[in-house]
Amino acid sequence: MAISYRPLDLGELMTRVTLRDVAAQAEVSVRTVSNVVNDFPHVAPATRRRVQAAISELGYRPNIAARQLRQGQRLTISLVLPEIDSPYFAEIAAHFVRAAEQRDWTVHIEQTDGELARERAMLNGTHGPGADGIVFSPWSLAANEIQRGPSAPPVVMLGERPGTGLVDRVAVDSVAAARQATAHLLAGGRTRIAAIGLQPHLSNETGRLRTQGYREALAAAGLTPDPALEMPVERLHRPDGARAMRHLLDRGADIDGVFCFTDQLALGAMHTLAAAGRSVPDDVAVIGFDDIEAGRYSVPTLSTVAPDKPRLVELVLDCLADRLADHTLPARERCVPHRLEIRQSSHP
Amino acid sequence: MAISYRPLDLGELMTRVTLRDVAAQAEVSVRTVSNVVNDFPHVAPATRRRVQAAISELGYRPNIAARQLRQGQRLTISLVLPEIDSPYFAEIAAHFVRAAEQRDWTVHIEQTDGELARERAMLNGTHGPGADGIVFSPWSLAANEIQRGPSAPPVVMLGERPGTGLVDRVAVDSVAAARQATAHLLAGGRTRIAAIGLQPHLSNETGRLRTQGYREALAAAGLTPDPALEMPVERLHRPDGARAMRHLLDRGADIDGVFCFTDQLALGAMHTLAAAGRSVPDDVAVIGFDDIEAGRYSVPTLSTVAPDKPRLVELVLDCLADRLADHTLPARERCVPHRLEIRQSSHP
DNA sequence: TCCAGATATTGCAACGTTGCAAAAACAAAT
DNA sequence: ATTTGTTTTTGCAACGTTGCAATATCTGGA
Repeated sequence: MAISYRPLDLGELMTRVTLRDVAAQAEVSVRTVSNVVNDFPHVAPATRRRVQAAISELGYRPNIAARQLRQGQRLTISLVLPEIDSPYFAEIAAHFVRAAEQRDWTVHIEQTDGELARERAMLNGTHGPGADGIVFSPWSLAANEIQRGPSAPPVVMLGERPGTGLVDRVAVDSVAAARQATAHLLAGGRTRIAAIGLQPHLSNETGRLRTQGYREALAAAGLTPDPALEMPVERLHRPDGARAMRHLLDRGADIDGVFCFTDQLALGAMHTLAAAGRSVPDDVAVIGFDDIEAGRYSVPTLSTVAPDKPRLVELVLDCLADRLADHTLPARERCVPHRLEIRQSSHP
Repeated sequence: MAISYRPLDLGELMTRVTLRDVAAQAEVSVRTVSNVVNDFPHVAPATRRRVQAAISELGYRPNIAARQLRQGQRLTISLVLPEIDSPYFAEIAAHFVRAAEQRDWTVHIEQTDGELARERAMLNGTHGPGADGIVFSPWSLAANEIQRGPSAPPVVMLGERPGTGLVDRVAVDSVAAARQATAHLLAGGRTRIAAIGLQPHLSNETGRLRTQGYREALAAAGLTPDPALEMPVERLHRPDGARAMRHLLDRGADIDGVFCFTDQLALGAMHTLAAAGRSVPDDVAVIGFDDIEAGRYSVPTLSTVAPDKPRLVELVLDCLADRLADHTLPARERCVPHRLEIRQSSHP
């Protein structure tokens, strides 16, 4: 549903009152008004008062673009995420904003809701305010769609998107991490281990890579992966995890462990297990992925694969800084370290 | 700890390659390069190729400030939050970005970590990229500190900050909401009800108002508020709620209900209760505030006061739009509707 | 009164881009 | 060869601001 707003005519609204107008009103030069606005010391008190009065009366606000143009560009980075309110992305965004502030960069956050059209628009910087660099966490965008005009801003991809070789990329090693998580459940004596989180409808690689790691671990333990225990989901939120687990239980699947591809899925799955009277970890061991804060305070606390988020963000910003400094660099792929965080939900 | 980064000299980095440089390299006019960059249709294929080659070779990127200056300002709003990764703020930010996109406004997100100095800097727009408007969720800033220069951008305050009358403000009615939440626990037969979440060290009013509502409800039921059951906290996160509840239990407080000033505190408190073997809601009923998504999937699910977040964001943006259109408007205070969301944790 | 030395104010130019409208080059038709 | 119409390219000006350097005004001391 398109909502129409009272049109805010920027041409009239932002541009109308300029230093020139204020100067005319206060009967001083443009330069003097600028001096007042910028708290330049050598302005006579009476003049300053007169100018301030004119500013208030006319409602003058400095034009940011003009100021920036004059003073020299300030570096602006767009952080493009599927959704900010997903805890994992919220935590990434928090680290990102903090790290960017350290470097005196401005961050501008966009949300795509995972929609293909909006992701495509963001990638070329055609939509939005324009940025000097883009950090992009794609969802629907396929690898082969990445093609960019010659004057498009540099992009760093966040997350799994293998084999492109066209843009810089920073991600955890999902296959290895999934293998370790599954191996951990196996080490605890679990043998009927489900996997929740494949998204077959998306071109996103994450689900496929984690499934691969999961299968490798089973195979390494001499078990044959059972396709009936690999549960696809629509999105990666709690409701999807809850639903997937409900399907498993309704179907009478005989499981004693679950590897969920995100903590949110895991928390949803645990919710269903609790409602069904299954004990975690006694009846079913659960492990997730992302190490979101909620997992540290759930009942029981959630075991998880914990990527080093501050490091991830630093790698991304370094990557972008390098590329801004030298646009001829070849595309690089960098790997973020992770570790298993074993808590109650998978306690052996 | 101050980290020093390889200096990214913007003067050299962003400003150096301009249309003029590309034009010289490609042996065409500046205007033709601009035509290529903007996909203007009437450019001969050979010329276009030549210009694109020059762009790639020199690494040209358009100067955003200059473009904006020429084309007319695009409205930019700073959203200043204590922390983005707190679920409540993350959800607010998500609604905010979505609503701003609808209006074709650009959003900058800033994080203060609740630090007084940074809040003060943001308020006057002295730090940061400069914005046409600021939406501000203060934490440490006292009401009497709000004083602004004549050309500072308009501000809308988010959350409790009563009696200032200097800037626009949008908030829920905390006193009424707290009263209703407490009354709900009372209606379930609870009589020894604790309150967790007062922050006596902050000038933030929220805690005081919710405490007031809590006490009013007790008084209305003929009960005398017991100061020993009002637990102060440092921050509003899960660990703080967990700690406060542990203090209560260690002290042997005989409680059968808790009103937590945020859902995060409530989830922490429920964690402690579970660890202590107290059943929620049978032994202790719990109700929170904010309606974060985690509360809908906790075990047990969390009752809460649910502010209408989409409405909150719309009110804020409307407020800002009105003020941008007419700077002489008096400061307004607007109230966001809320409702009780009763789930398992307080089931009667 | 006049001159130095400070303080206060100003005009000009430029930041990099694009709208406008004119000019140049080209192709097709007479 | 000339006209007509179309495609391609260009020069000029302006967006609103501030750095620079110059000028105007004021203050107090000789």
